[in-house]
Amino acid sequence: MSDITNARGYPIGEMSKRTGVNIETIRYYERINIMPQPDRTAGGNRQYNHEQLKRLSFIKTSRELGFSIDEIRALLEMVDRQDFTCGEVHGLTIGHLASVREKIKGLRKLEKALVGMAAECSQGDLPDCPILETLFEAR
Amino acid sequence: MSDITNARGYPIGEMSKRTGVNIETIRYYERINIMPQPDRTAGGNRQYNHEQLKRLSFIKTSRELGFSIDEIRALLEMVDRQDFTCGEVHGLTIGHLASVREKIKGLRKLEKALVGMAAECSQGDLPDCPILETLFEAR
DNA sequence: GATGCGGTCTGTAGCCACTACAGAAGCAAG
DNA sequence: CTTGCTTCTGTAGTGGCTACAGACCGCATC
Repeated sequence: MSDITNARGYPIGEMSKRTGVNIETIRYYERINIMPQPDRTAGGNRQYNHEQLKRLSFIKTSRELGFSIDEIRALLEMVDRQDFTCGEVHGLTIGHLASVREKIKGLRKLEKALVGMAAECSQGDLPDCPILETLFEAR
Repeated sequence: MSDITNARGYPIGEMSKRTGVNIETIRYYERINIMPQPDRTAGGNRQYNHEQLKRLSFIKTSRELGFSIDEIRALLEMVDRQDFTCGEVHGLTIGHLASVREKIKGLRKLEKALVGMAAECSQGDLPDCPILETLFEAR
């Protein structure tokens, strides 16, 4: 009886508050088919259920871990079809981990270069800057 | 006399080869006003001079160091107006360095989380995966 | 002078993952 | 019934390019 309140489901703003995903982004996820089309009220407003809330949380968590939409799509498809193995999921994760490590490596190089450049700079008032000279160096 | 050959300047393909910047990207840089409109041949093809080659190299190097187009625009404006001080340039560089370090920090966190998740996974053939469980965890 | 071929031209659309509107309509409380 | 917040659809913008299509340039060769 009092279940009815819950059975009505969550409007999109509630979903947004609970997951931290922007309302427009939730609709975007629906458009690109990683979120299903939810029920609608008589007036046409979206009504989500608990499973859909969990799915959105999954997407949010995965995005925060840097998985691309396509990677998430792959994960969700496995889940939806129930035909994944733990090994497959592990593989996807390890692949993503490798790309994260690549990015870190690249940024560390940048960091070094920037530190080197900044260290040579007197920070003075004169319009004569070793940083600009480095940037202008011939390649 | 024999200078005339050089005075003709570089066509866009030559600029691309010398700097490693894609032809379409060079035109894009012109459109967004960080590269000037070069001379044209009678037929309408772009002809760049040596100064413009140096400018494009500057942009390329800066992009490789992760500076945003807007940051590069700021650097180039200082250079163009000749009214920069070394301190200003230093400031811009340090600001950029800070954002690079932020990114590295974020990625390290991701790396840790991914390693943790992957370590708990048996990689087995069973459709029961701790990675997915983690991703599905309530927030 | 015709031909061929590669370089270049403009303009437009696509990429990723959102974000930001405009203008209309739904919905709940007083 | 009004008020005021939420939600609706559809479209366009973000950054920093990249990828075409279809036409034209420019130089070498015959």
